[in-house]
Amino acid sequence: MSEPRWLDAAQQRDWRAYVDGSVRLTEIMDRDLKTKHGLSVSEYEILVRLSEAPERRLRMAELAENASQSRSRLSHTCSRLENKGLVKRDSCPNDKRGVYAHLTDEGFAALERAARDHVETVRTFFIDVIEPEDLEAIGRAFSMVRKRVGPSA
Amino acid sequence: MSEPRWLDAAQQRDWRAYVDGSVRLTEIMDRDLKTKHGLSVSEYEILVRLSEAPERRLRMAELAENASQSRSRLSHTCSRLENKGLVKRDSCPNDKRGVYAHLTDEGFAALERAARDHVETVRTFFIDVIEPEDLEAIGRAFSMVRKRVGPSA
DNA sequence: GGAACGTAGTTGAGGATTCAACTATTTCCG
DNA sequence: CGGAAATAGTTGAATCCTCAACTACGTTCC
Repeated sequence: MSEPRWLDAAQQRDWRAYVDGSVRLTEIMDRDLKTKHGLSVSEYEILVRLSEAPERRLRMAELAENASQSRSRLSHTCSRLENKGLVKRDSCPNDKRGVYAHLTDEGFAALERAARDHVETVRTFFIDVIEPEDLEAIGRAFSMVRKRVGPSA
Repeated sequence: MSEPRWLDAAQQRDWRAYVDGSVRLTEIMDRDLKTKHGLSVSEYEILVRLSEAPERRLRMAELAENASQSRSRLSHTCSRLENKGLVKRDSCPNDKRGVYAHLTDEGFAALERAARDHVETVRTFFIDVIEPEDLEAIGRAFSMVRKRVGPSA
C-alpha cells in the first residue's frame, strides 16, 4: 500500500476549520429550533421542502432526496410529525405503492413561526460573519461536493 | 414582532448548497469510516485529538472541547472506545475529580490505518473538487463561524 | 400470463445522542 | 474554618438514527 496523499498544512487548516465550525453550527441550529419550536433541523427541513412543493405535498422518495435523508429516517420522522399534526400522509392514486406526504395548515403555520427565528440564527452565526465573496465561494464549493457525492441519501 | 431579515436569493442559494452538501458529505465520511474501520466520525475525531496531545492523553473536558462534543457524549463514546481497547481512562493525580483519557498503542495503530483511508475520502469528495481559493474562503469563513459560536460544546 | 426483478415505503432492533439529574471534588470568600 | 457555588465527569431514560429485513406493488420480457 503506497503512502497516501496527505493534506498540506493549509488544506488541513481549512478542512478542520470547516469540520469544527460546521459541527458547532448545526448544534446551535438544532438547539435553537428545538427549544423555541420543538423541531429538530431534520423535521424543519422536511417542512420547508413540503411547503415549497406544488400543493404542499411530495412523494416520500422525492422528499427524502430533497431533504437529504434516508427513506427509513424519513419514515420515522414523518410518523413523529404526523403525531404532532404537522404532516399528513395518504396513499397515491396512480401508484399504489406510493405515499404522498403533505403539509397540514397547522404544519405550515408552525413552519412560518419557526422560519422567522431560524433565519435570524442563520444570519447571526453564518451569513453575517462571512464576507459576501466567501459566501459565494462556499456556495460554489458545496455545489461541487454535492455533485461529486451524487444522489441517494 | 417585525418582519425578519429574510435571505436574498443568492444567500439562500449558497446557504442551502452548504447545508445540503455538508449533510451528504458527513454521511459519506461516516459510512466510509464505519464500513472500513468500524469507527464513527466522532470516535475518529477523539482518536485524532488524543494522538496529537502531549503524551497522547487529555483531560475529558479538554478532549470534549477539542472534538466539539458534549461531555456526556464524550463519556459514552469513550466507554465504547475503551471496550474496543483503543482508549484508556485513568484518574488524574492533581485533581481528584479529573480523568485522563489516553490513546493505547492499539488505538494509535487503528488511527493510523483509518487515517490513510480517511484522507483519501476527504480528498475525493472535498479537497479535490474545490478550487484552492474557494477552500481558503471556506477556512476563513468557518473560522469566523467558530469564533462567533464560541466555546462550550 | 407470470416469473424474475426493480421500486416504494415501513418496521423493529440495536446503537448512538441528548437531556437532566447525580456524585464527588475544588474554589471562593465571608 | 466552613458553607455556598462552581467544576469534572458519569449515568439512565427518552429520543433519534441506522441497518437489515420485509410487504406490497410495478415492470420487463419470454
